[in-house]
Amino acid sequence: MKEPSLVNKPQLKTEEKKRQILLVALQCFTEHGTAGTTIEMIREASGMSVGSLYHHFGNKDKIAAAVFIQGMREFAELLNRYLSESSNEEVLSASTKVEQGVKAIVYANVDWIAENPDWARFVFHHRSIVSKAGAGNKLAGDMQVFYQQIISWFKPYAQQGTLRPLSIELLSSLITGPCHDYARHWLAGRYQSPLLEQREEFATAAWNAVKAA
Amino acid sequence: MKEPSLVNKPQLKTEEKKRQILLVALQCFTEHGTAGTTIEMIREASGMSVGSLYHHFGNKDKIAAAVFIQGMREFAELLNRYLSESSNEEVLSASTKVEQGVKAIVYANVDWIAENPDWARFVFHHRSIVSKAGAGNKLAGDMQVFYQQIISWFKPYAQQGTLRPLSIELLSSLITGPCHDYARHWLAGRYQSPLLEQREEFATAAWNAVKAA
DNA sequence: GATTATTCTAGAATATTGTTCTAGAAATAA
DNA sequence: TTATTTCTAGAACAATATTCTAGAATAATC
Repeated sequence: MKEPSLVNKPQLKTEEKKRQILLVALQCFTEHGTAGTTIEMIREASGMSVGSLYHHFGNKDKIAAAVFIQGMREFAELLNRYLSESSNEEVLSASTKVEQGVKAIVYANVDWIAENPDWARFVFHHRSIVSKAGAGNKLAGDMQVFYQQIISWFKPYAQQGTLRPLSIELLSSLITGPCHDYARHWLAGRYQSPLLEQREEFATAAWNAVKAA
Repeated sequence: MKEPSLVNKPQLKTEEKKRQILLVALQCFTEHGTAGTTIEMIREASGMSVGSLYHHFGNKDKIAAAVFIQGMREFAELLNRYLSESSNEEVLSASTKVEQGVKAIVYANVDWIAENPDWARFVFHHRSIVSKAGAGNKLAGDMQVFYQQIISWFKPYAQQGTLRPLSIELLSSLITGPCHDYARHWLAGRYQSPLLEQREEFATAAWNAVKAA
């Protein structure tokens, strides 16, 4: 086997094709459930051959893991955007800044879920498939970076007493917990009204839950 | 086929055996994941035959669905106990009563999850398997009753202004969201410290989130 | 208590689905 | 061009889920 060329130029066509396959796979998973979709379904819907699918992904679990990772990446991108926008305005007080940061997290979640229900549903239900598929390390790395960004965003504020002195884990659950819980029901079709209706409610609830008294 | 006798006397031995099978199945699911456990594993671990398993449950999905339902039943029992205990003391003001009710819900959740992590993990991740398995109707009925109980517990207080005027869905997510979110991470082994450490934190957070200002 | 109907158990037979393998086509690098 | 690697294809194979048939155990009926 030859060393990969230093100028890392992956076959773009191929990468694009893989992205397409992941989209198709997501559709299948959404429609038939993860256990319910067969390789044959993905093969047919994507127009690929079994050999190609296994060449690119390894096995069924790894297809699912790749779908998960792709979904997380897209969400992480949006979240980062929202977070950096929220801290753009220089004139604000520290307290107002954290408030906007906390709310940005909620907004990013609500907006992304409302815009990408299929991705969201999948991501909610398959966090564990990644470790099962063995792709854990790669993701762990990515997510580590991702979480680290958020943590470092908050750290200064937490230290200066604008936030209640709670562990980052607890803060995280207080901020996103209600909105995720509601979203799970909404995604399962149990609620009728649009998710976005509750955007502000979740944002203010999050802020009230974590702001210093 | 003969009509089932009016004196509904199911074979108790059989029911007990089925319960045992569900326990064994839960262990398998916990250890190897739902997709990863085979009928053969359940057969071997339970000492039954394939034929018996299919006779009692129908197929693999329905085994999983039965495990889910069993888990929910046990939790519902605990929740009811906590809720009725919380409203026992006659001397309290309406406001204190709701507060205790809200907190009872959180306590029931935290305690049950901490005591039954395997059941909890399974229940969290398999709400959808029930509808896929077609056992939806039976459960839907049970759960409907279950939710109705909680709703009727709260209704009077919601009306008299002790709680913020929010939809029952929103109230529910504000109360249990943070604790469920945290528990998911905890159950996945991502957090070290005992879940029970956060019991009060989640209870007061829940109450603060829903109490009238 | 004998007979009849029903439910339960067992495991072989079958069907479905996941995964591997081999050979060749397409793309890329030398 | 030639060599090397990556990709595609689908048949072969393996693992697993499900069905089926026959008989054992249990319960109902007389």
